[in-house]
Amino acid sequence: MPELPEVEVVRAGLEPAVTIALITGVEVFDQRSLKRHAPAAGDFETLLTGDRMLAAVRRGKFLWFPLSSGAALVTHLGMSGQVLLREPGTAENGLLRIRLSIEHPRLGEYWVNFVDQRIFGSMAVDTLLPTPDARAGGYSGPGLERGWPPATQPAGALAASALAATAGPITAQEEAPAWLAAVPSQVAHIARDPLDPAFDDRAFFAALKRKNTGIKRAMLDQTLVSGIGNIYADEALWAAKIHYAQPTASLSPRSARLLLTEIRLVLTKALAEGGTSFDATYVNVNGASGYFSHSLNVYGQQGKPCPRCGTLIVRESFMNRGSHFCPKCQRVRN
DNA sequence: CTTTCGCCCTGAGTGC
DNA sequence: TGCACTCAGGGCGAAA
Repeated sequence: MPELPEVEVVRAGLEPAVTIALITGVEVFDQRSLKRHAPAAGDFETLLTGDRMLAAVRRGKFLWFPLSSGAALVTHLGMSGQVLLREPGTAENGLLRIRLSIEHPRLGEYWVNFVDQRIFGSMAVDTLLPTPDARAGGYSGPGLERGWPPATQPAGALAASALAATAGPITAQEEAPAWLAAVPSQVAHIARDPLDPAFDDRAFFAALKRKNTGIKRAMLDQTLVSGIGNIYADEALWAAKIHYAQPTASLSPRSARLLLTEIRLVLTKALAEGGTSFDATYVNVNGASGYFSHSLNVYGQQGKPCPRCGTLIVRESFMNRGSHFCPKCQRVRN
């Protein structure tokens, strides 16, 4: 279920601990979690062991960790994935699929545990390709040309102390690292997300005009715009008063602009709340914990009154998932 | 080419 | 109490 805000909470939590951390060991407990790792790239464990992670980067729901070898460790949480930072020796449950042992020059030794109940997520070592527009491939934390400032900073003693241990913002005099304007090959087809400063609003609107499909399908199409999942799609559509099946080509410029604004708003709000629910006690970088379920207006609210007009929220089956909407506020227009 | 469908996967929840 | 069944949905390959 993690969407952009939840994945960003994970990224931000991992960033201090993995930046400049040496991978001293790799254990794969379930090969199915390597389904996105191309065997031709080489043995997963061998490729990683002895390598150093340089940063934590995110585009949409994809996470990757550029390596000193020039490759990148790509991580997708799927539906139920978590990346947990643990003290070595900590017991984990049976859903542990992959473990990296890492050694940070300041913070010491840690385990990076990839836990995934349903195995929709994965890890893979992949090559980095330059971005066509030479802009940053994704968001990798605050700093010049590294992306946009996050809504909140992760709290927690480890995170706070680690910030001082990581490299500072890139200054204009410094040369950008090679991994900055690059993206893993398996993420190259994924569009930039709506919070990416390099996201092209006009190109997005133009694509909506060209498409022959419903607006929610388009919102969930990660090659068009990334980071949006079922929950925030429903929330943004409700906020913009648009029906999920409204044909994209029929959206007025005004509606399309409003929708993009509401998408950004709902993601930003979730990001802020996810940041505040950051669990600092054991630096649990937990994709599920960041959800702001108390703030949901329509998702999972079927049978309850619409917060805007009081009409009962309806849930319809759509694309093998649920679509939640207000039948009065959100009607298909022509 | 574009668009849609069906599969992957398993713990939690439900009904009998 | 136990068991069969349904549900959740991100991404991708196949089908239409």
